[in-house]
Amino acid sequence: MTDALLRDLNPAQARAVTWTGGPLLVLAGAGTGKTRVVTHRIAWLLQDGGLKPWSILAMTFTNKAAREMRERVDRLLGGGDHAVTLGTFHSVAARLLRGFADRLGYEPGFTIIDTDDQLRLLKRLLREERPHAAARDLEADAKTARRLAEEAMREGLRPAAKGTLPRDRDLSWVGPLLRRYAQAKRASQLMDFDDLLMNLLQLLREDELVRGVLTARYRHVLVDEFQDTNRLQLELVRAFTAGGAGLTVVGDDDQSIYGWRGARVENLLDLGTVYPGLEVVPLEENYRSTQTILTAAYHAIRRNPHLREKRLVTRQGEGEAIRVLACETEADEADKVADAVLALRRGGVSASAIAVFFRTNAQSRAFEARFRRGRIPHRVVGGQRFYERLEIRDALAFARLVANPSDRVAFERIVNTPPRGIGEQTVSAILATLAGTDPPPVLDAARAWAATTGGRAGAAVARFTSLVDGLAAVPAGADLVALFNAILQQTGYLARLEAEGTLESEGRRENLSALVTSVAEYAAREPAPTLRGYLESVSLQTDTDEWDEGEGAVALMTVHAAKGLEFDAVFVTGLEEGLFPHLWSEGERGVEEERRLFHVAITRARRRLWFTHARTRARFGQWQYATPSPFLTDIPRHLLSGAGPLRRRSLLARLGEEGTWVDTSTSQIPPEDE
DNA sequence: CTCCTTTGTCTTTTT
DNA sequence: GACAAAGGAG
Repeated sequence: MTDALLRDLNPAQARAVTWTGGPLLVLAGAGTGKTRVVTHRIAWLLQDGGLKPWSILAMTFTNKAAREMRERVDRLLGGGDHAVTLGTFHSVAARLLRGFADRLGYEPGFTIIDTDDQLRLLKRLLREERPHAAARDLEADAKTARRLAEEAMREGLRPAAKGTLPRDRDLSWVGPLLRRYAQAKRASQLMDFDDLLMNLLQLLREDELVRGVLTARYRHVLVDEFQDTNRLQLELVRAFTAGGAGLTVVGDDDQSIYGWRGARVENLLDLGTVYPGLEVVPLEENYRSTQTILTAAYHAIRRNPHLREKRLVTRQGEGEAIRVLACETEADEADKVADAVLALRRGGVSASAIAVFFRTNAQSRAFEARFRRGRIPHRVVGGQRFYERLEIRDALAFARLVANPSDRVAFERIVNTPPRGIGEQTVSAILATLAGTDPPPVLDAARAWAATTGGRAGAAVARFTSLVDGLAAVPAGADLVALFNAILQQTGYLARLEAEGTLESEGRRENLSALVTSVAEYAAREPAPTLRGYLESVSLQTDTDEWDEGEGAVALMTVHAAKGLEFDAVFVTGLEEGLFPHLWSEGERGVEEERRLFHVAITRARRRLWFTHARTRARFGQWQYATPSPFLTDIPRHLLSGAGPLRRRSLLARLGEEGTWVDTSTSQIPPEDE
């Protein structure tokens, strides 16, 4: 058995897979087979370690990574579902919290809200206090409160507790607001992303029963991409392993790119202090890229401080030089990339083996337009997410209200969508009845308000509540597709779009039909499909989840979204000062993270790599001169080819002036097209 | 209450 | 060049 598991592993990998002596950290550089190590280790723990599948807990950052891991474990062990708890931090937390919701004063059917819903709720609470304030001010204050709450939570602190907020007299309003926010969430059966982790941590720390059950159950905990964990996630891992469970952690400090979200590389680098006797196994043989690509990747982050320098080696050979494309404008950049893509495809490279990366989502536009014109099959991964579109959120809000009649955020969103004569005054009056402790579900409150108020507004609200009641009667047969069709029909949403008859409304209708398809897919995929389950899968979707390699399309995505993926041919675009590295990433720590981001981009490539930059770029509606990125000068020139006169001028002029960046001068240039 | 026009504001990366 | 809020007319 063991032999079969170890057959395809190099000595370092095998050592990691079979380690028995306590907590283990696998320092896995890009492309060194870290997923293989994690999956083989799970299989090994089950076969040779004597562990039961249900006693293993494995956490990742994306559903895609989790799914891939599950598939590979299944393949290694044969047979279907192995009952290993495997998922993202958030999905694992949600699953466990559903079981223990009552311990927190929640019901198992609570709804997960995203940052947009958070903001809406905060704004409404502020509006109750300051009915006449400008919407802009409320928005700004809501964002401040959300930011402070996030910052506290990711450090593992309750934001409304004393001492967790800055002691600034101008911010004294934040504490009370966040306390009301927490109350409103509980009354509405809502949890935001941070609540999922925070509430689970609270149970593990303070609830004897839950701690007993969970620490007895989970005997080994595995965490992927550990360099991206924040303090709260580290504390969760500690809580899970406090009862003596084993720990395997995989990560790469050079791929830490989520510092802005509270990720702490120190969690990885200082893990030995938290877990004395920690065994560290570095993986340095790369199975993905050519030596040229790896050398470039090494130089991309060479200027960053390192605890331990690692140089990845490969047996793939030197490979081709990296091509640099100097472009005039964004449109020219898209042209040149499209031409290169077409040449690759003529050479037999499949579209799905090609990816175009950019630093900011806004850059995808030019590529999309050009690829569409050139009939190059492509797919934008991430960006404006499907489930974040207006019409999708509206439809989902109806479903949310059916699943959870306490969900006041969903209620507010659709009570007057499409318009049915329920204005701001009426909504405020209904929500005002929710004040106080232990308020009724918002839908009941609306029903009661309509009954006592009567009149035109009362009748409109009564029509709305019976509409939702009618919808709630649909899922009795558990037919989710029927429910969503009913939502689109009975709410008049679809009819309104049909009446509009514009190009835009046509697009929205297509999106809604895609939503129904996604419901059908969910229902077909899940053994026991539920409305609640569908809503949860939607709210915990991650960016790359939609990316499917079999699709036959060139991938367009941000570098952040590209983490964990690999492609034969990669274009890293927009390598200009102020864009990549991004302007906002000031300060040495910020630039270091940008370098790691560049490093991540480079190491996604298996065989061929392009760097592109434009001489002028429209930003903010204005045309600006752009200087090639200082990152380009960090790459040894002998690795690069295809330098045109432009690159020569711009790059050579900069050689030797390392560290001193030339100011980007702004000037008006007549737009060339569009 | 709704719809339309105008005006101001923004753009890093996201579970 | 994009989107939401403000303001005004029906």
